[in-house]
Amino acid sequence: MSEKTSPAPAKRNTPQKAAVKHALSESTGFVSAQQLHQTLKKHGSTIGLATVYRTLADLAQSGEADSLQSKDAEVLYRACTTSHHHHLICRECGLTLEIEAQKLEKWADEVAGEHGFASPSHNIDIFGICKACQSGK
Amino acid sequence: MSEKTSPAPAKRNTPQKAAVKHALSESTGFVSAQQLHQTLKKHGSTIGLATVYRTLADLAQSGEADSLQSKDAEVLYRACTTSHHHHLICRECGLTLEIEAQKLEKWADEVAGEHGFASPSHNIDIFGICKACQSGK
DNA sequence: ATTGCTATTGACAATCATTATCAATAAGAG
DNA sequence: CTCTTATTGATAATGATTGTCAATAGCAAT
Repeated sequence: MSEKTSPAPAKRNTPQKAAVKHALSESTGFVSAQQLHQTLKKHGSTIGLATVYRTLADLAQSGEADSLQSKDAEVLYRACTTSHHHHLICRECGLTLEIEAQKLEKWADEVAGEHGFASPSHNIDIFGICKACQSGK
Repeated sequence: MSEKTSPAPAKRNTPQKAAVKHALSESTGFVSAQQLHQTLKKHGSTIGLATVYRTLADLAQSGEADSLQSKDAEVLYRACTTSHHHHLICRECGLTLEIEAQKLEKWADEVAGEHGFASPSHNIDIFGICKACQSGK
Protein backbone atom coordinates (compact mmCIF):
# COMPACT_ATOMS: atom_id res chain seq x y z
CA MET A 1 0.00 0.00 0.00
CA SER A 2 1.30 3.42 -0.90
CA GLU A 3 -0.89 6.34 0.25
CA LYS A 4 -4.15 7.01 -1.63
CA THR A 5 -7.35 5.22 -0.68
CA SER A 6 -8.63 5.25 -4.24
CA PRO A 7 -6.15 4.30 -6.98
CA ALA A 8 -8.20 6.46 -9.39
CA PRO A 9 -8.81 3.96 -12.21
CA ALA A 10 -8.74 6.56 -15.02
CA LYS A 11 -11.58 5.71 -17.40
CA ARG A 12 -11.07 5.43 -21.12
CA ASN A 13 -13.44 6.16 -23.97
CA THR A 14 -14.12 3.19 -26.17
CA PRO A 15 -16.42 2.58 -29.11
CA GLN A 16 -18.06 -0.22 -27.11
CA LYS A 17 -19.18 2.10 -24.37
CA ALA A 18 -20.49 4.55 -26.91
CA ALA A 19 -22.38 1.77 -28.64
CA VAL A 20 -24.05 0.64 -25.43
CA LYS A 21 -25.03 4.19 -24.52
CA HIS A 22 -26.45 4.76 -27.96
CA ALA A 23 -28.38 1.51 -28.04
CA LEU A 24 -29.77 2.26 -24.61
CA SER A 25 -30.91 5.72 -25.61
CA GLU A 26 -32.62 4.27 -28.66
CA SER A 27 -34.76 1.93 -26.58
CA THR A 28 -38.15 3.26 -25.57
CA GLY A 29 -38.60 1.25 -22.40
CA PHE A 30 -36.55 -0.87 -20.04
CA VAL A 31 -34.27 -3.44 -21.59
CA SER A 32 -32.10 -6.18 -20.21
CA ALA A 33 -28.39 -6.53 -20.80
CA GLN A 34 -29.12 -9.65 -22.83
CA GLN A 35 -31.59 -7.83 -25.06
CA LEU A 36 -29.21 -4.96 -25.59
CA HIS A 37 -26.45 -7.37 -26.50
CA GLN A 38 -28.70 -9.02 -29.09
CA THR A 39 -29.65 -5.67 -30.54
CA LEU A 40 -26.05 -4.56 -30.80
CA LYS A 41 -25.01 -7.76 -32.53
CA LYS A 42 -27.94 -7.49 -34.88
CA HIS A 43 -26.58 -4.13 -35.92
CA GLY A 44 -23.21 -5.63 -36.69
CA SER A 45 -21.40 -5.02 -33.45
CA THR A 46 -19.06 -7.70 -32.17
CA ILE A 47 -19.28 -6.44 -28.63
CA GLY A 48 -19.00 -9.05 -25.91
CA LEU A 49 -21.81 -9.83 -23.50
CA ALA A 50 -19.61 -9.18 -20.50
CA THR A 51 -18.81 -5.73 -21.80
CA VAL A 52 -22.49 -4.90 -22.09
CA TYR A 53 -23.00 -5.95 -18.49
CA ARG A 54 -20.00 -3.95 -17.31
CA THR A 55 -21.00 -0.84 -19.20
CA LEU A 56 -24.60 -0.95 -18.01
CA ALA A 57 -23.47 -1.37 -14.43
CA ASP A 58 -21.24 1.68 -14.82
CA LEU A 59 -24.02 3.74 -16.36
CA ALA A 60 -26.39 2.78 -13.58
CA GLN A 61 -23.84 3.72 -10.96
CA SER A 62 -23.04 7.06 -12.52
CA GLY A 63 -26.74 7.86 -12.74
CA GLU A 64 -26.87 7.85 -16.52
CA ALA A 65 -29.25 4.91 -16.47
CA ASP A 66 -32.01 3.63 -14.23
CA SER A 67 -32.29 0.01 -13.32
CA LEU A 68 -35.02 -2.14 -11.88
CA GLN A 69 -35.63 -5.82 -11.32
CA SER A 70 -38.18 -7.63 -13.43
CA LYS A 71 -40.29 -10.51 -12.12
CA ASP A 72 -37.99 -12.93 -13.87
CA ALA A 73 -35.05 -11.96 -11.72
CA GLU A 74 -33.30 -10.06 -14.46
CA VAL A 75 -32.15 -6.48 -14.24
CA LEU A 76 -33.59 -4.01 -16.71
CA TYR A 77 -31.94 -0.74 -17.68
CA ARG A 78 -33.09 2.47 -19.21
CA ALA A 79 -31.38 5.72 -20.17
CA CYS A 80 -32.62 8.57 -18.03
CA THR A 81 -32.21 12.11 -16.97
CA THR A 82 -29.89 12.45 -14.03
CA SER A 83 -32.55 13.88 -11.74
CA HIS A 84 -34.40 11.61 -9.37
CA HIS A 85 -37.72 10.30 -10.58
CA HIS A 86 -39.99 7.26 -10.71
CA HIS A 87 -41.62 5.22 -13.43
CA LEU A 88 -45.02 4.31 -14.76
CA ILE A 89 -44.50 1.13 -16.72
CA CYS A 90 -46.81 -0.81 -19.04
CA ARG A 91 -46.87 -4.47 -18.14
CA GLU A 92 -47.66 -5.38 -21.73
CA CYS A 93 -45.36 -3.41 -23.98
CA GLY A 94 -42.88 -1.95 -21.55
CA LEU A 95 -43.71 1.66 -22.42
CA THR A 96 -42.25 3.80 -19.68
CA LEU A 97 -43.13 7.27 -18.48
CA GLU A 98 -41.06 9.23 -16.01
CA ILE A 99 -42.96 10.52 -13.03
CA GLU A 100 -42.02 13.44 -10.83
CA ALA A 101 -43.28 13.34 -7.29
CA GLN A 102 -41.76 15.74 -4.83
CA LYS A 103 -44.46 14.86 -2.32
CA LEU A 104 -43.47 11.27 -2.43
CA GLU A 105 -39.80 11.91 -1.89
CA LYS A 106 -40.70 13.95 1.10
CA TRP A 107 -43.17 11.39 2.39
CA ALA A 108 -40.70 8.55 2.10
CA ASP A 109 -37.98 10.44 3.94
CA GLU A 110 -40.41 11.43 6.65
CA VAL A 111 -41.59 7.90 7.21
CA ALA A 112 -38.01 6.74 7.51
CA GLY A 113 -37.21 9.57 9.91
CA GLU A 114 -40.22 8.90 12.09
CA HIS A 115 -39.00 5.40 12.66
CA GLY A 116 -35.43 6.41 13.32
CA PHE A 117 -34.06 5.19 10.00
CA ALA A 118 -31.08 7.07 8.57
CA SER A 119 -29.92 7.47 4.98
CA PRO A 120 -33.36 6.87 3.51
CA SER A 121 -33.77 5.77 -0.07
CA HIS A 122 -36.71 4.22 -1.81
CA ASN A 123 -38.03 2.22 -4.63
CA ILE A 124 -41.25 3.36 -6.20
CA ASP A 125 -42.63 2.07 -9.47
CA ILE A 126 -46.16 1.99 -10.78
CA PHE A 127 -47.33 -0.62 -13.24
CA GLY A 128 -50.42 -0.88 -15.42
CA ILE A 129 -51.67 -1.46 -18.93
CA CYS A 130 -51.23 1.50 -21.24
CA LYS A 131 -53.93 2.84 -23.53
CA ALA A 132 -52.49 1.33 -26.68
CA CYS A 133 -52.34 -2.12 -25.16
CA GLN A 134 -55.87 -1.84 -23.81
CA SER A 135 -57.43 -1.06 -27.16
CA GLY A 136 -55.05 -2.98 -29.34
CA LYS A 137 -55.82 -6.17 -27.45
CA MET B 1 -61.32 -31.30 -21.83
CA SER B 2 -64.53 -31.58 -19.83
CA GLU B 3 -66.03 -28.24 -18.82
CA LYS B 4 -64.26 -26.28 -16.10
CA THR B 5 -61.41 -23.96 -16.95
CA SER B 6 -59.62 -24.75 -13.70
CA PRO B 7 -59.25 -28.45 -12.77
CA ALA B 8 -59.22 -27.33 -9.11
CA PRO B 9 -55.96 -28.93 -7.90
CA ALA B 10 -57.27 -29.64 -4.39
CA LYS B 11 -54.51 -28.60 -2.00
CA ARG B 12 -53.31 -30.91 0.73
CA ASN B 13 -51.94 -30.13 4.14
CA THR B 14 -48.47 -31.42 4.70
CA PRO B 15 -45.98 -31.05 7.53
CA GLN B 16 -43.56 -29.47 5.07
CA LYS B 17 -45.88 -26.61 4.27
CA ALA B 18 -46.55 -26.08 7.94
CA ALA B 19 -42.82 -26.06 8.62
CA VAL B 20 -42.16 -23.43 5.99
CA LYS B 21 -45.00 -21.26 7.24
CA HIS B 22 -43.76 -21.54 10.77
CA ALA B 23 -40.15 -20.81 9.91
CA LEU B 24 -41.25 -17.82 7.88
CA SER B 25 -43.33 -16.43 10.72
CA GLU B 26 -40.37 -16.83 13.08
CA SER B 27 -38.15 -14.65 10.92
CA THR B 28 -38.11 -10.98 11.80
CA GLY B 29 -37.24 -9.63 8.38
CA PHE B 30 -37.11 -10.78 4.80
CA VAL B 31 -35.46 -14.09 4.11
CA SER B 32 -34.55 -15.97 0.98
CA ALA B 33 -35.71 -19.46 0.11
CA GLN B 34 -32.14 -20.63 0.52
CA GLN B 35 -31.84 -19.15 4.00
CA LEU B 36 -35.13 -20.65 5.05
CA HIS B 37 -34.03 -24.02 3.77
CA GLN B 38 -30.83 -23.80 5.81
CA THR B 39 -32.77 -22.83 8.91
CA LEU B 40 -35.20 -25.68 8.51
CA LYS B 41 -32.43 -28.20 8.06
CA LYS B 42 -30.59 -26.80 11.05
CA HIS B 43 -33.68 -27.55 13.06
CA GLY B 44 -33.67 -31.13 11.92
CA SER B 45 -36.02 -30.95 8.97
CA THR B 46 -35.23 -33.00 5.90
CA ILE B 47 -37.33 -30.81 3.67
CA GLY B 48 -36.13 -30.41 0.10
CA LEU B 49 -35.00 -27.13 -1.34
CA ALA B 50 -37.46 -27.35 -4.19
CA THR B 51 -40.29 -27.76 -1.73
CA VAL B 52 -39.28 -24.60 0.08
CA TYR B 53 -39.32 -22.71 -3.20
CA ARG B 54 -42.68 -24.14 -4.16
CA THR B 55 -44.25 -23.41 -0.81
CA LEU B 56 -42.96 -19.85 -0.70
CA ALA B 57 -44.24 -19.20 -4.19
CA ASP B 58 -47.65 -20.46 -3.11
CA LEU B 59 -47.68 -18.34 0.01
CA ALA B 60 -46.71 -15.27 -1.98
CA GLN B 61 -49.46 -15.92 -4.49
CA SER B 62 -52.11 -16.47 -1.86
CA GLY B 63 -51.08 -13.27 -0.13
CA GLU B 64 -49.81 -14.96 3.01
CA ALA B 65 -46.32 -13.69 2.32
CA ASP B 66 -44.76 -10.66 0.75
CA SER B 67 -41.88 -10.92 -1.64
CA LEU B 68 -39.32 -8.51 -2.99
CA GLN B 69 -36.14 -8.69 -5.00
CA SER B 70 -32.83 -8.03 -3.30
CA LYS B 71 -29.91 -6.37 -5.07
CA ASP B 72 -28.34 -9.75 -5.53
CA ALA B 73 -31.14 -10.90 -7.76
CA GLU B 74 -32.62 -13.23 -5.19
CA VAL B 75 -36.20 -13.19 -4.03
CA LEU B 76 -36.86 -12.50 -0.38
CA TYR B 77 -40.02 -13.50 1.45
CA ARG B 78 -41.71 -12.42 4.62
CA ALA B 79 -44.90 -13.49 6.40
CA CYS B 80 -47.44 -10.69 6.40
CA THR B 81 -50.95 -9.64 7.09
CA THR B 82 -53.21 -10.09 4.11
CA SER B 83 -53.96 -6.40 3.79
CA HIS B 84 -52.02 -4.29 1.36
CA HIS B 85 -49.06 -2.43 2.80
CA HIS B 86 -45.49 -1.39 2.16
CA HIS B 87 -42.17 -1.82 3.92
CA LEU B 88 -39.48 0.14 5.65
CA ILE B 89 -36.41 -2.06 5.53
CA CYS B 90 -33.03 -1.74 7.23
CA ARG B 91 -30.22 -2.18 4.73
CA GLU B 92 -27.96 -3.48 7.46
CA CYS B 93 -29.88 -6.00 9.52
CA GLY B 94 -33.00 -6.51 7.44
CA LEU B 95 -35.35 -5.34 10.18
CA THR B 96 -38.68 -4.67 8.53
CA LEU B 97 -41.60 -2.49 9.50
CA GLU B 98 -44.94 -2.55 7.77
CA ILE B 99 -46.16 0.81 6.57
CA GLU B 100 -49.72 1.82 5.89
CA ALA B 101 -50.22 4.57 3.36
CA GLN B 102 -53.70 5.10 2.06
CA LYS B 103 -52.61 8.35 0.46
CA LEU B 104 -49.97 6.57 -1.51
CA GLU B 105 -52.30 3.90 -2.81
CA LYS B 106 -54.58 6.62 -4.00
CA TRP B 107 -51.79 8.67 -5.47
CA ALA B 108 -50.39 5.74 -7.41
CA ASP B 109 -53.76 4.83 -8.85
CA GLU B 110 -54.39 8.43 -9.81
CA VAL B 111 -51.09 8.81 -11.58
CA ALA B 112 -51.79 5.64 -13.53
CA GLY B 113 -55.28 6.86 -14.38
CA GLU B 114 -54.11 10.27 -15.52
CA HIS B 115 -51.89 8.62 -18.07
CA GLY B 116 -54.53 6.20 -19.25
CA PHE B 117 -53.06 3.15 -17.60
CA ALA B 118 -55.47 0.44 -16.49
CA SER B 119 -55.15 -2.18 -13.75
CA PRO B 120 -52.66 -0.17 -11.73
CA SER B 121 -50.40 -1.83 -9.22
CA HIS B 122 -47.25 -0.61 -7.60
CA ASN B 123 -44.06 -1.38 -5.86
CA ILE B 124 -43.11 0.87 -2.98
CA ASP B 125 -40.37 0.11 -0.51
CA ILE B 126 -38.32 2.43 1.67
CA PHE B 127 -34.81 1.55 2.78
CA GLY B 128 -32.55 3.03 5.43
CA ILE B 129 -30.36 2.22 8.40
CA CYS B 130 -32.28 1.48 11.58
CA LYS B 131 -31.49 2.98 14.96
CA ALA B 132 -29.82 -0.14 16.33
CA CYS B 133 -27.50 -0.41 13.36
CA GLN B 134 -26.62 3.29 13.53
CA SER B 135 -25.48 3.18 17.14
CA GLY B 136 -24.20 -0.37 17.19
CA LYS B 137 -21.82 0.41 14.36
C1' DA C 1 -58.73 -49.47 9.44
C1' DT C 2 -57.86 -50.32 4.40
C1' DT C 3 -57.70 -48.94 -0.39
C1' DG C 4 -57.09 -46.09 -4.35
C1' DC C 5 -56.22 -41.89 -6.55
C1' DT C 6 -53.22 -38.25 -7.14
C1' DA C 7 -51.12 -34.06 -4.98
C1' DT C 8 -46.79 -33.58 -3.03
C1' DT C 9 -42.20 -34.47 -2.04
C1' DG C 10 -37.12 -34.61 -2.59
C1' DA C 11 -32.89 -35.62 -5.03
C1' DC C 12 -30.85 -34.16 -8.95
C1' DA C 13 -30.41 -32.27 -13.51
C1' DA C 14 -31.25 -28.32 -16.32
C1' DT C 15 -31.81 -23.18 -17.05
C1' DC C 16 -30.56 -18.77 -17.14
C1' DA C 17 -28.81 -14.34 -15.78
C1' DT C 18 -24.77 -12.48 -14.07
C1' DT C 19 -19.82 -12.47 -12.66
C1' DA C 20 -15.01 -13.88 -12.63
C1' DT C 21 -10.91 -15.09 -15.27
C1' DC C 22 -7.26 -13.98 -18.17
C1' DA C 23 -4.61 -13.36 -22.31
C1' DA C 24 -4.85 -10.11 -26.13
C1' DT C 25 -5.92 -5.44 -27.56
C1' DA C 26 -6.03 -0.59 -27.85
C1' DA C 27 -6.78 4.28 -25.36
C1' DG C 28 -4.16 8.04 -24.12
C1' DA C 29 -0.07 10.30 -22.10
C1' DG C 30 4.63 11.43 -22.90
C1' DC D 1 5.89 6.10 -32.01
C1' DT D 2 6.21 3.82 -27.48
C1' DC D 3 4.82 2.40 -23.21
C1' DT D 4 1.52 1.62 -19.50
C1' DT D 5 -2.53 -0.40 -18.22
C1' DA D 6 -7.65 0.05 -18.66
C1' DT D 7 -10.62 -2.48 -21.45
C1' DT D 8 -12.27 -6.10 -24.14
C1' DG D 9 -14.25 -10.64 -25.37
C1' DA D 10 -14.37 -15.65 -25.23
C1' DT D 11 -15.28 -18.80 -21.92
C1' DA D 12 -15.66 -20.92 -17.48
C1' DA D 13 -17.76 -20.46 -13.06
C1' DT D 14 -21.30 -19.18 -9.90
C1' DG D 15 -25.65 -19.17 -7.87
C1' DA D 16 -30.51 -18.79 -7.64
C1' DT D 17 -34.54 -20.83 -9.41
C1' DT D 18 -37.18 -24.25 -12.05
C1' DG D 19 -38.10 -28.75 -14.31
C1' DT D 20 -38.17 -33.83 -13.99
C1' DC D 21 -39.84 -37.94 -12.21
C1' DA D 22 -40.16 -41.97 -9.35
C1' DA D 23 -41.49 -42.66 -4.58
C1' DT D 24 -44.38 -41.12 -0.86
C1' DA D 25 -48.28 -39.83 1.71
C1' DG D 26 -52.90 -36.89 2.21
C1' DC D 27 -57.53 -37.80 2.28
C1' DA D 28 -62.04 -39.34 0.56
C1' DA D 29 -64.58 -43.39 -0.06
C1' DT D 30 -65.13 -47.96 1.29
